[in-house]
Amino acid sequence: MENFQMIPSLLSSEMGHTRLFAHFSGTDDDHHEMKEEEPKFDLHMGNSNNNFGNESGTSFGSERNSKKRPSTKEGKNKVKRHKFAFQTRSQVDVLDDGYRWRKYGQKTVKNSKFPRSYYKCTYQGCNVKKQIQRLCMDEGVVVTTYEGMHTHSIEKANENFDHILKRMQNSYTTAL
DNA sequence: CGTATTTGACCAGCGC
DNA sequence: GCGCTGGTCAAATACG
Repeated sequence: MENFQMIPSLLSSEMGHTRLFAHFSGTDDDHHEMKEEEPKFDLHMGNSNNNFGNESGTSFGSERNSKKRPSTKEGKNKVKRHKFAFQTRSQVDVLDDGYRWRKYGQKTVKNSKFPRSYYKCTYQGCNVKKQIQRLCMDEGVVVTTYEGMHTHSIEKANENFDHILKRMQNSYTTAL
């Protein structure tokens, strides 16, 4: 688990169907370990015209840096990454945000009956990662966690996500 | 045939 | 220090 700290300021950012609930900002030194429960707001406005499935409640979640694997040999730089998580009510696990993702792993997590999937952006030089997991208590909700910023632009724009992504970028820049 | 996914192994961090 | 848990790698496989 990580520490989730939600920033209320983002709670009001809503775009037509999707909403950001909270944004986690963490620094890498991780001093804040206030991890409560993740913001599980569900507001599903029950639309059905989203690109993703049909729902749309999204909530924002966390950000934190993770000390990466020093690899086997160069272990010195603890990369502080920004994580941005949000929950979405959707039937589909992988939301099409306009980027191309390559799945590189899947793990079962202890608290969830559903596995978590790990994706990486396939654009060369772009190390953005994201992980997707479904809430065990509410299998209609998927939690998507983005890590890092894209170094390129979106290939195929997604109306809904474009807004979310912008929000994320703003948070990143303001956080830095 | 090239690229994406699957899946177990591997590794690092943390708690006990 | 050991074992559990989560994150990544990589080989094999699936898919177009």
